[in-house]
Amino acid sequence: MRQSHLFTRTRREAPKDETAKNAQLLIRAGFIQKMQAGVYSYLPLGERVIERIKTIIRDEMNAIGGQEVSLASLQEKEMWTKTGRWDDAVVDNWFKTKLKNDTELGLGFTHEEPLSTLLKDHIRSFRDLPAYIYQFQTKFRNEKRAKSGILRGREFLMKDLYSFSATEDGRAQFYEKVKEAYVRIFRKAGIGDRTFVTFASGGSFAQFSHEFQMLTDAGEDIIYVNKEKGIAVNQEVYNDDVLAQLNLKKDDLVEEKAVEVGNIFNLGTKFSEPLELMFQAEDGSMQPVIMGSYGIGVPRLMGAIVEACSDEKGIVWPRSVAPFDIHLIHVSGSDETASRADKLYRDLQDVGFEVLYDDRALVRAGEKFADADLIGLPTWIVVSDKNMMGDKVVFEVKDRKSGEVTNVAEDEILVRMNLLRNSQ
RNA sequence: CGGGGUGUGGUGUAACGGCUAACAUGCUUCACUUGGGCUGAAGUGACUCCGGGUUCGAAUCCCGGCACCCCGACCA
Repeated sequence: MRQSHLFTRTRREAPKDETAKNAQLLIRAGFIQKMQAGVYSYLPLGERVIERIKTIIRDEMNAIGGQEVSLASLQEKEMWTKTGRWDDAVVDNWFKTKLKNDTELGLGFTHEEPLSTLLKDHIRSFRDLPAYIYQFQTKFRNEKRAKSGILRGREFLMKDLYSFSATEDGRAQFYEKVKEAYVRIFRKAGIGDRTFVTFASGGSFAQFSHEFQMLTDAGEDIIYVNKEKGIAVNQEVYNDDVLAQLNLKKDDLVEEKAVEVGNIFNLGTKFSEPLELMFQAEDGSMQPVIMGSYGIGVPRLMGAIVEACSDEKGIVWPRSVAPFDIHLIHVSGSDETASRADKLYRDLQDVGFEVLYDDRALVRAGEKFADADLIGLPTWIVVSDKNMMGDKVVFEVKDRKSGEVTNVAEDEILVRMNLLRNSQ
């Protein structure tokens, strides 16, 4: 994309009503825009990051047998009454509204009820199970206090996966597969080294659930981490009994602040029973489906990545989620240089790179570099008169993270970029 | 939801109850410059969140509302 066509602008300063680092940087760089407290719109750069995160997640979900769907946001009261979750005393963060004829509706904050209800039309026998169904869908939660930029919003995109199994054993096996998939997702998203599988309270069907907690001061959870074993315990279940059970010693644990970027949960028959999602077993008996739920807040993950990956100049995107692969920066000068940059822009795209091309004619080099630092693409290629000496044409390749610069001859640039891509 | 704080051009800030609400940045135009947010000049842009009140006089004080931020509680 030509940067001259990008409608968003960068800012020197963040609006004063944003104190969270993730929102400050994302707003300054033009990725997102705040509409209200806890409500953000995604601009072209931000939407690209969201899409890249979705791709990482989608690949992993499909690899473990997930089937993607998209359920409605508007929710009928009836099925939620069956599970007891319509009541404001039970679930206090509903956004509720009404039809013109006064029929009550809610905006979905999760989708166990509608998906279970939907599946009643499709699940008859143990032969129809298991089913692993997921979606990327906007959730609405009337949080009493939205905070921390996009880490905790009132409207946000969530990947929610639900598993439907015939046996507890089958459910448990899938649970482990999701756990492994989540580890891969967070590793691919660039925060694997600081994200820990964390034991948390499990609800009515399990002693524990598992959270994926990324260490950051911006988080709102306290966890106790054993870095050697790569696991942690949430403060909510941190006690001597649990530590003994998990074979963990207090002395090996470090208290840390963290943000929950993913969560997996055993639901048992908590929803299938009241909603009567039943199947006929091999022995002819009717049994409730055994369920699990597995969530990742996509914007929260994006915000967490920014919290973890930035410096004083701006964002430093992991290659896997950056909105573009390469920031091609043309420092204005001769016409010849301009046409070299244009050609490189086309060539890079021809071999499959996503390129943000800073072709702005009236912007000085310093401002372009400052913007590029802020936007945070992992690799820059700088094209300028400085490096056009006769027939010896070189481009500067700069690594945003290390600041390291290497000069690459024109005829080697595509090879070099491919090497970079494949080393990922 | 309890507690605390803040609302001033697009953005960030300033202004004792008293001059035409100031400065920076942004944006427009001209000149100059062209590798780290140049330089100079001229412009543009604000019912000081909304509604009441006190006062000769309110951005400033008081009351009510709304919005936003922070701490706590909550997080199915």
